[in-house]
Amino acid sequence: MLGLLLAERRPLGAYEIVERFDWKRRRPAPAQIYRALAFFQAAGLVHRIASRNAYVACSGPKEEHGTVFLLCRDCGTVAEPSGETVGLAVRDLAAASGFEPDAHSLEVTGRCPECRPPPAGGA
Amino acid sequence: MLGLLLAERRPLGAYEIVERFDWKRRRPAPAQIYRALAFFQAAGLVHRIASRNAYVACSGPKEEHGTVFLLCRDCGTVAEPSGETVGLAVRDLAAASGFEPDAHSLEVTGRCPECRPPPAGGA
DNA sequence: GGGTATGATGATACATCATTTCATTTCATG
DNA sequence: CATGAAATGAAATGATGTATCATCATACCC
Repeated sequence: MLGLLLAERRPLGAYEIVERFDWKRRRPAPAQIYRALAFFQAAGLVHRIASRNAYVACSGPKEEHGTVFLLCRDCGTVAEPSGETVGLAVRDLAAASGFEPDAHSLEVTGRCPECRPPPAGGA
Repeated sequence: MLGLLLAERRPLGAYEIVERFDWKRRRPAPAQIYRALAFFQAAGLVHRIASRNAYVACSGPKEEHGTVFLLCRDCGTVAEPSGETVGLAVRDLAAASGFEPDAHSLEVTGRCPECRPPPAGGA
């Protein structure tokens, strides 16, 4: 099932995953999918995009407690950039508030490089 | 209805809001609530906490395109700290990826100052 | 002033997303 | 081979969000 997510560069809803299993026979129920998703999430292989109720395969099974997603509003793809800046910023403002951070998720919407350049005549 | 959200220091689900309207008569339907929420969100007075499917009253009607939430896993309260660090970090990594950011939402889970200190004998 | 178009408001039904619950299978163990 | 724990499969239900349509108010035209 992971392959299904890996094959997509955009987040899939749980019920979308169900439909892709339509091998003429053996169509799994939603609960199966959610169980599998929970497993993969625990393993750090899949992340949930809360703002879309959808799921993506993770770049790598990093032990990180923070995720960053770049969601293209145009083509729907999602990118997962690396970098520590966000993690540092989180620690920063948490410390300022006396908050003890546990995990974080940053979702950025906008346009990906593929969709960004207007047809022509940029300036 | 905004008062209902302002009275809470934690996010409320749409159906929770419905229930609080139970003035013995005149209980609004979910759609009403969602309409009102959409209106307040457009006005920047209410934000949606995607990871909880819940809503909070915003600190102020700032024209910002980014939000940061500190969600206490213990008492459920939500804080909305100020600061530009996150916004800068977003611009940073977006630039590095060629991504054109539009808006962002950062949700940090952890423990708030109220819940953080263990009963006694900290060290 | 009355009739009508336009948009707000209210309610119902429905679509979507997620979980609970229980039956069935599988496989290790006595 | 019988038994029981754990995984798997399926259905029903709950939770969340939206679309559709009816009703009502207001503004505008006649």
